[in-house]
Amino acid sequence: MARTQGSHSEITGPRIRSAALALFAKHGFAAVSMRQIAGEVGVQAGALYNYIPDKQALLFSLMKGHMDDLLAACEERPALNTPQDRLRDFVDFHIAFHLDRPEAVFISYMELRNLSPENFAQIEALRRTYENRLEAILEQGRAQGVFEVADTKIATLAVIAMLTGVTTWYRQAGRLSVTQVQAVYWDMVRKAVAA
Amino acid sequence: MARTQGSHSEITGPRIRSAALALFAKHGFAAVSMRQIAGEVGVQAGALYNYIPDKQALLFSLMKGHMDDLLAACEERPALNTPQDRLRDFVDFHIAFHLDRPEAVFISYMELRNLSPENFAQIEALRRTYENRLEAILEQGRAQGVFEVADTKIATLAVIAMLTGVTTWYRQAGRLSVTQVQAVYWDMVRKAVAA
DNA sequence: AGCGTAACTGAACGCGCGTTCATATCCAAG
DNA sequence: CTTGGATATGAACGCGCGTTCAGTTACGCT
Repeated sequence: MARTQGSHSEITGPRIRSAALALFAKHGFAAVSMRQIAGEVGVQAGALYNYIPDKQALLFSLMKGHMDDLLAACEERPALNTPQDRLRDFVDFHIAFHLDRPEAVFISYMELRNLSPENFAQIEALRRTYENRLEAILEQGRAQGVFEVADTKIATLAVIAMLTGVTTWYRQAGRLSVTQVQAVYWDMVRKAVAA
Repeated sequence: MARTQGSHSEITGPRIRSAALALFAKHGFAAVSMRQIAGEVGVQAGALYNYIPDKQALLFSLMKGHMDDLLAACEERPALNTPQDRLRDFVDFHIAFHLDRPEAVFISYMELRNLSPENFAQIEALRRTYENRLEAILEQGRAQGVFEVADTKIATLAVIAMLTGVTTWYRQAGRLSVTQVQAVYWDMVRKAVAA
C-alpha cells in the first residue's frame, strides 16, 4: 500500500501539528514518539517527514507559531492612552489569549529546555519582546505617578507569572467565566501596582 | 570487577538522588537515562537498583521529599497573630525556601505529568495542603476586614504563582539579594490583597 | 585469619526510538 | 488515456532505553 484515498497536504500538515501539540502538552516532548503522533493522525511515522525535517523542528515550529500568534494578537489591540487603561487591557488580553490555547501555553513554558540553543534563543527573544510591552506600560504609569512599583522589571515578571498561572487551574466547566476571572485578576493587579 | 574501594550505601544513595535531581531539572525526567545518572555518580546503571525499585519511584521520591521538606519547614515558622504578619511571613518563607532549592522546585512543577496516577494524587494532596495554609491566612484577613479579595481561592493561587515565578529569573549573582526580592514581592502582595 | 554479606560490575534481555528509503498508489494536468 | 509528481507505506537502520542477574570484590565482624 502507499498513498491512501483522499490524502492531501493541506489536511495532513495541520493535523500533524495539532496532534503533536496535544500529545506534547499531555506527556511532554521527550515522552512522545513520532509513531504516537503519526498514529493520532492516521499515517505511518515515515509520512511525517514529508512535512517536517525532524522532531526538534516540529517542537520549534509549534512554539514559534504560538509566540508569533501572541505578539500578532497583541499588536491588534486598540491603542489606549492612560497607563491604567493599557494595563487593564493587557490583563484582559493575556488571560483571554492564554485560556484560549492552554496546550500551546503549556508547551511554550515547559519545553524550552528541549529546544536546541539556537531555537531557544529565538523563542526567548520573542518572550522578551512580549514582556517588554508590559514593562513599557508599567514604566509609563510610574513616570506619570499613577503606578508605584519597587522594581519595574520584577513587577513585570511577577504580573505575568501571576496571570499565566490562571492556566493551571482554570476549567471551562468551572464556576467562573473568563470575564469574571479577568475581573478578579484585574482587581489584584491594579492594586499591586497602585500608587 | 565488582565492589569498588570506599563504596558505601550511605554515600551512594544520596549521591544518586542528588545526581538525579540535577539531571531531571536540567533535561527533564523523560530525557534522562538511568545510565546518565549512574555515570554522574560513578557507578554502573545496575547499581542504582540497590537503592531504588525503578525510575518512576526515584522521581516520586524526589518530589515527595521536596513537598515534605516544604511542609515541615512551613510548620516550623513562628506562630504570628495578625493576618498581615502571617502573610508577610509566608511571602518571606516561600521566596527563601524556593530560591534555596531551585532544582527541586523546577522538578516538582514540571514533572507532575510523569508521575503515575497514584503518585500524582499524593503530590497533589501535599500541594493542596500547602496552598491551604495561605488560603487560611487570606481568609482570616478577609474575615477581619484587613484584606479584600474578590475570590480567596483564586487569590491564593495567584499569589503563589507570582511568588514561585521568582525562581525563573532569580540569579545568585544578580543585582538583588534575597532580602531585597522579598521586600519587592511583599510590597506587591500586600497591596494586591489590601482592603 | 577467615567468613558472610553488602556493594557493585558487566553483560544481556526485549523493545521502542528517530530517521531513511525504495516502492506503491492516487490525483491533476495535458 | 497517459503521465509525472505529490503523498503515503512498511521495512529497515543502528542505537539507547529500563531492568535483571550471575558473578566478583571489599568490608565488618567474630
